[in-house]
Amino acid sequence: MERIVDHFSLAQICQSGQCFRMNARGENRYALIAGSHYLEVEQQGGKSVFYCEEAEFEDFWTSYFDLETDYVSYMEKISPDDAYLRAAAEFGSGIRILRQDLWEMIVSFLISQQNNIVRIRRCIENICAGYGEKLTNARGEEYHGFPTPQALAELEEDALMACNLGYRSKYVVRAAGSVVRGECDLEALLTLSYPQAREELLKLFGVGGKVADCICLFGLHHLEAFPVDTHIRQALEKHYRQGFPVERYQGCQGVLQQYIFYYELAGAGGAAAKR
DNA sequence: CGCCAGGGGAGCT
DNA sequence: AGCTCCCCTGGC
Repeated sequence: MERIVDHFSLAQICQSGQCFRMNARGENRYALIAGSHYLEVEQQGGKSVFYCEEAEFEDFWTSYFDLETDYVSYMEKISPDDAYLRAAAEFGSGIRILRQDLWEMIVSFLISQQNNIVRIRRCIENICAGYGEKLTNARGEEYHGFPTPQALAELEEDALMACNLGYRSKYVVRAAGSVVRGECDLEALLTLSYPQAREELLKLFGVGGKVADCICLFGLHHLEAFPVDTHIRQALEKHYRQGFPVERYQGCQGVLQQYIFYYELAGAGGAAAKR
């Protein structure tokens, strides 16, 4: 079963740093794991071809990739005078804010601090391979689900150093313990507003403002979260000396953050252009 | 070998 | 709010 999707680029989504369980499978083809789901997508020009069953597409991937949201309407909110933001949005027009699993996002962004995307991806693959459930895709190949809080909570705090997490190992193990003991209630977090959820997440050891915002944006789909990291900070200093017009973009700042982040990393004026 | 950066955070004042 | 110190790897 194949499904064609427009205005969508898995490569851009991957490089925008919101999703780490993805890798290339040949030219323009990518494999992605979400929860216990496995998907292959092929980029064909402006179109993406999804290889999955109809039911799985309707019941899972449509929501996961936020396919029913019209991202053009976000782009149209951008000020005509803001050439930088328009260029960034145009450059990253295949990006969507995924609806990823909350626990996966907590762990992923604990690992992300003082880390780069390539190594974050490797770290996550390591813990999945070591502690995630073994699964089999349609090709008969083995892959791994994401480790449960229970599986990680029983480890020694430095056990994940073997997975290349470094000092972040204890953050992940302690967070898993908080979830298992019920101090961090994942189900309850899903029902909270952005400010409430952010406040709760900040209670986790190793979670600061930036990581909490990433979790809110990618794990709870709070589009008003606007994570500010070193790249975003530099972009804001360069292009928004009077401050980013948050009031104009109320409710969709997170989408714009992704356009800016991807543009800075992969686009003109970004790291790729500086090399 | 040292230095530094990679999507920070905790613990101070 | 700002400052200092801390943590681990990989690249140069």
